[in-house]
Amino acid sequence: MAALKYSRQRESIKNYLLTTREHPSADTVYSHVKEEFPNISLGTVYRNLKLLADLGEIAKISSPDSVDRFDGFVQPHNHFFCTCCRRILDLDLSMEEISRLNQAAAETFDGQIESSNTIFYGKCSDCKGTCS
Amino acid sequence: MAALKYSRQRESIKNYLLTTREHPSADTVYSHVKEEFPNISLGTVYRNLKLLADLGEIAKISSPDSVDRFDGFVQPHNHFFCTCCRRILDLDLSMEEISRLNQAAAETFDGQIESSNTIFYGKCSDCKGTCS
DNA sequence: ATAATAATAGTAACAATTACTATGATTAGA
DNA sequence: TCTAATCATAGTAATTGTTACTATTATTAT
Repeated sequence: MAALKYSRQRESIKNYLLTTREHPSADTVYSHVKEEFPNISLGTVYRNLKLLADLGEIAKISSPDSVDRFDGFVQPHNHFFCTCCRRILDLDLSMEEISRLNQAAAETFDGQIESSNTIFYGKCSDCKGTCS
Repeated sequence: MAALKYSRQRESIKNYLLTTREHPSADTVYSHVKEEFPNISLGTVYRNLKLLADLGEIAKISSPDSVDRFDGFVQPHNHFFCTCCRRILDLDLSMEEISRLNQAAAETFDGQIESSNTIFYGKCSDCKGTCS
């Protein structure tokens, strides 16, 4: 129940996530917000990321690198993981594609499907030539 | 290069993964294999899971719980994550659905898409009624 | 059998995350 | 605007999942 109380640190964390199209880890968020709040604590970053994610104001995405990443863009969309530079990029499928997929899944599955998330793998445009 | 040498522990780990349709974490693998090898080391489990995954004999899947899970079934297939009991279940889409999806993604994306993996969320058949 | 070397158990180290606590900031009410 | 209540913070310690290290053991080629 605990009433939410304003904090500049939380504001700054949320603002950073809303203005970047990267998908930073907690540690990356930490080092950016540190520029504005030089002695912010890493614990504060984690606590607020969890809080904001629970409120649905940001999204937590699990990457193949098994370090949680965060996304300020909460509209349903998908991600691309570059196996070369290991960045996560946005990739937007149409709503039709997504619901079509869920439909197809529902037909072969016994439970109740509420949503889905697809991660695509490959080389991003920057890495196409480079990398093995 | 290091030539691979047989070990009963590795055999047992692989065998367990091939005969279960669960998607166990390293720790779960550990406690099962421990029944056959009471003083197997957790490090041995991690080392062999990594080795087998690198060899492509098992698959590593990242779950929303951010603990790596392992899968002895390596044919391309997808997973369902039950938000109630937090189990991971298999869910098979047809090859057509999968390549259709990759196709659609390729059209809106600049890089080079090699594969994709979809995770579906919802309540499994056991949890449909229960759980909020 | 023996020698070479990979794999193991056990333990220590590490990295990501969470918990704890005294202090500081925000907010509602007099 | 002061005050009291309480939430949030910084700093640190603790936890958890995972990897690295090392002396010993198991496997394998000769």
